[in-house]
Formats: sequence, structure tokens, C-alpha cells
Amino acid sequence: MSRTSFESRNCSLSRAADVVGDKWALLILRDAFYGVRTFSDFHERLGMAKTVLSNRLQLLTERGVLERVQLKPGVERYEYRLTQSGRELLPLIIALMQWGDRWMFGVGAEPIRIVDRATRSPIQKIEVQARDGHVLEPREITFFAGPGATAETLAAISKMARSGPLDPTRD
Amino acid sequence: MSRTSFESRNCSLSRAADVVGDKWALLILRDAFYGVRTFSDFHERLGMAKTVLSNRLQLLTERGVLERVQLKPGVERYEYRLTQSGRELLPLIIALMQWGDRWMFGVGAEPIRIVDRATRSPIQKIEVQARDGHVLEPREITFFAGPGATAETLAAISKMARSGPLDPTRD
DNA sequence: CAGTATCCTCGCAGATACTG
DNA sequence: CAGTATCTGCGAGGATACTG
Repeated sequence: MSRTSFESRNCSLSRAADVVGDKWALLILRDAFYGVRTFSDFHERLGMAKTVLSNRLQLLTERGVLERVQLKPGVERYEYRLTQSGRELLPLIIALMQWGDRWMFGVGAEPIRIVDRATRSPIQKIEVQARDGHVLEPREITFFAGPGATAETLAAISKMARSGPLDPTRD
Repeated sequence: MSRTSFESRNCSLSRAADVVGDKWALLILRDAFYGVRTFSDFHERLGMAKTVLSNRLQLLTERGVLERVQLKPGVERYEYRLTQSGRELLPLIIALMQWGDRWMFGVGAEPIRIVDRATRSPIQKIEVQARDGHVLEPREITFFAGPGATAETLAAISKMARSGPLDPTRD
């Protein structure tokens, strides 16, 4: 037998890994949390082959993590939105990001930066404050989006953290 | 170009996904948290091809998640142990398990059970109590190992939760 | 725009056999 | 036991072209 599928395994982690144990799926989910919803936006941001993107979006939809909604009847415009189950993957995405921040770029080496997307030069250093006003140490920060994050991604993710579901009326 | 690698991407999640965005790697890590350490134990529990197991253990070792230690000088016995960075993947593994429990087996359908590994028949229902004595709702349970978990896996995972690192003198 | 169809390649899983 | 060496074939990934 080739390419073992874990769908039949009676194990939570195996079956979860069948859904999200894939690099492209994880990247798609991350972007979904950032607010990306259309095929072309995913395509542009991720730079993957369209066939692969199509495949992944279908899989994630089949498995109930995303839903494909037609914006207006009769118009060929669709959006892929996180479902409830998809939204509950946020802790997983965050865990991945935080671990990546900590271990893939040197321990505590980089403070959060906002960089220009084109030039990648730092715009400014920022501090993150808790609600009570105290400035967080990098290790205390719940959403630490890493050296590649832009201002809008940080904004999107912190919005997710506060509000839960994306606002479907946005844009 | 074939098979995109994300190693060069300047993004925490991409690089983390490069390490753990793989089903076999996730299963190996789960078993590592359960206390599995030797090649043959991994092989027996996971049932994968030895070549693939060898490859994954090497990758995880290269990337600093596991370390390969020789037990006695001169004796060809090795163990793969979680490093500090590997141990810090516990939240990720737990997030996967919990999500799988919740969404891959029906929402809140199953209370924790201990089942006989061979017959899969339930041995008993158990309750989980917090330290203050109150009984947890399924949603409050931090370590919820799912319908496929056995008593020893539950014990192993809760031990991890309490003590952090594995006890290297065990066995 | 939002995909599907087709083809082509090559990486990877799996099996088998072998080593110290 | 704890792997490595070698081979095979599938099928996933990517490029390109096409559709409504």
C-alpha cells in the first residue's frame, strides 16, 4: 500500500493531522486568520500552483474547516471562510507561530518589528502593552507574528484574538 | 521547481511547518511525549516503513527537536529524546489532539473512556477532577486524549503536564 | 476573476534484503 | 536490536493552457 491515510485510525491526533498535517493547509489557515478569503488572494500571497491551491481549498472545505460561500447569486464570486471548527484551530496556528518564533530564529533574538513589505527594512520597533498597561516581554506575548509580519497582519491577528470570528461584512 | 521547501521563507509558521507539518513527524512527536524513545518502539507503535521512520528521526534530530543519545559507550543502543525545543511542542500536540477530539469524533459526543486495546470495549468511564476537587466538563479538560487513548497514554501525558521533561532515568 | 484540464517529472512511501 | 542500501511505482507538485 502506498501513501498511508490516517482517516481510519481511531486516534484524535491522526485524524487531526490528516486535516492540517500539511504545510500548504497550515499556510492557508494562517492566511485565513489574517482575513484572506478569495482564491486569488490566497494564490497571490502563497505563490503556490493554482491546482494545488484548488485541491487544498476543496479538502479543507470537505473537512469542514472552511466553507465556500457565493457572495451574490448569479455572480461567480466566492469566498472561503473559516467555519466554527476552523476558527478553533487558532490555538494550533498560534502554537506553531510561537514555537517557530522561538526556535527557528534564535531564542528571543528578535523583538517584534514592523517592516516594509517591499524593502523588508524595519519601520519602527513597537511595544506591546497588556490591558493593565504594562509592557510585555517578548515571551509573554500571545500573538507574536514573527519577523515577516506586517502591520496589517498583526492587526488582523489581534482582532481575531479579541473578537473571535471574522466580521463577514468587512470589505 | 518541484516540492517547495519553506526553509528559506522568513516566516515563523512556514519554518515551523517545515519541521512538524508532516503527519509522521506529528505522530512520532506524540509518541515521544508518551515516553517512547527507541527506534523499534516507534516502529512497532506506528507501523510505518523503517526507511521512513529512519528518515523522520534523522530530520527531527537535525532540526533539534530530538536528540540521539547512545546509552552505553560501545553498545549499539540508542534513544531518541525530546530536546528542550521538542518539549516545547507539547502545546502544539495538545492543540491538535483537542481539536481532533472535538471535531473529528462529533462535538462533545464522547466522554473520556478507557478502552481495552484489543477489543476496544470500554473498561470504565472516568471523571477528571481539578486540583480543587471539582469535576471538569469535557471542554475544560486540558489533556483529553480521545477515544483511542489507553490508561497508560493518559498517565504518560498527564505526567508530562506535571513534570515537564521526561525522566531520563526511567526504565 | 476563479478556477479546471492536462501533462510531465521526480520525491517519497513502502518492500525487501542486508549489516554490525 | 538498530538501523542502512537499493529498488520500484504511485501520485503529488508544478507549469501551461484553457473555460465561463
